[in-house]
Amino acid sequence: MRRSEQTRRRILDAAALWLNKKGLAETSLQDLADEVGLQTASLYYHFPSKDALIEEVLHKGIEIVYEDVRRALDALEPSASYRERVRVAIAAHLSSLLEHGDYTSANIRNFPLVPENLREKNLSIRRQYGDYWRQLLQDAQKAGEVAPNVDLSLVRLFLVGAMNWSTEWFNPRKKSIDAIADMICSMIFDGIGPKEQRPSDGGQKRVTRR
Amino acid sequence: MRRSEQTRRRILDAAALWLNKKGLAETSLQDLADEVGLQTASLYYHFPSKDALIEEVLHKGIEIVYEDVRRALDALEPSASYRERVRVAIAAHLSSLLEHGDYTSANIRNFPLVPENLREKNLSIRRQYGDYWRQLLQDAQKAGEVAPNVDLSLVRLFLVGAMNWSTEWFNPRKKSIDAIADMICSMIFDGIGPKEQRPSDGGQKRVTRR
DNA sequence: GTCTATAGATAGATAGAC
DNA sequence: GTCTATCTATCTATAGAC
Repeated sequence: MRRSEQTRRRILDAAALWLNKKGLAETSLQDLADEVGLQTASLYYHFPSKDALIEEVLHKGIEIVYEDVRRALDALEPSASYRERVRVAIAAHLSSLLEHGDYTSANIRNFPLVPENLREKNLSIRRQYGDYWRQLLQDAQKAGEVAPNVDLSLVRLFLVGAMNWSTEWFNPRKKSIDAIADMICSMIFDGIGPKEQRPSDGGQKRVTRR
Repeated sequence: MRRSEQTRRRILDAAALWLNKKGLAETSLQDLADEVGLQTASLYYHFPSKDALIEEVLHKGIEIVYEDVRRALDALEPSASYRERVRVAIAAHLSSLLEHGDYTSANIRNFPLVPENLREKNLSIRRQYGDYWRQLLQDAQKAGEVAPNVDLSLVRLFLVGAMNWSTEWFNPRKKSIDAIADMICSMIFDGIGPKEQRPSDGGQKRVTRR
């Protein structure tokens, strides 16, 4: 990687950091230049405008979470149940959002109120990622692992929304991401209502069979 | 209400509108003055600073949703099941967020990235509202309507987070808030997994008994 | 209560030297 | 590639007339 490329990357990293911490509103080019150790004018050698810089950060944000989730599912054995697939997808999405750098959370946290011109360029990859989840849930339903009367569209919006909101409350000292993913998966598939359980099933631990 | 009070209120309304639509970042006092039909300097007769104005909008945002939810639950018969209470609370929260003016959604959408000084003043009432949900779920569990091994803290964060994210996808032409609340409630209590159903229970429609 | 006028700070962006 | 210097626009806020 050439030096120029490295500097460019450091600027993007600084932008992701600041977007995630302070938000687009309170992130000036001055802040980014200070973070990288440059003058603001020097940023314009690497990017034509602030918008172009931010656009790239936002794009990488979804790209990264999409790739993380896809990679995690691709690594599963073909025999894996859909419930297990959903659990792994939840864990990968949460991990990408909460543990793997600032790009993903920078996107999720800023997108809702980002100006129109920046939002547009991001919509395409967002739709692709949404379709990926839609397909996963559809396959699960076809396989009989999701009840046939369930509205998958609402489940997807509800589930992804709840995960995206986790940036607001996640505390790594309280619960691990894997533990959270397990519990969310149980909640989504089994519900929180009282069970008329078979005595053989303790209910406490996640069940990976089937 | 005096004329001064009315103008003050119109400024707050304009601020809630703009915060919800454009976000704090892109809301200038010029925008608010234009919306109300004043000069920017005139706003300072009603508020000491922009921060003070925004703070008041943010406070009302949580105050309103809190009151809406509490009022809805208070209106239920004492014999109402906790499942029914949760369903009503979900519907009230969503309705307050998506239908009843801009204050609530202005808060939810801006709070995550709002500057520190504005965030602080909002935390107290937010905690109160969080405690209200915590109590509701605890009571439901004590009454046996939520399985004893369920982590209520995660359920609350997950559920409230998912609802708060609904501002990003809600479309009143596609589904009513009551319908969404019903489905969310079923999803949370019963899960989306396949049921070994008793033949007497169709499963499609919400069940209010118990 | 609302206005005009303006201060003072900071934003994104450009020009040109090195 | 990065710098210094600077332009123009816009922001919050204040002063003082009406």
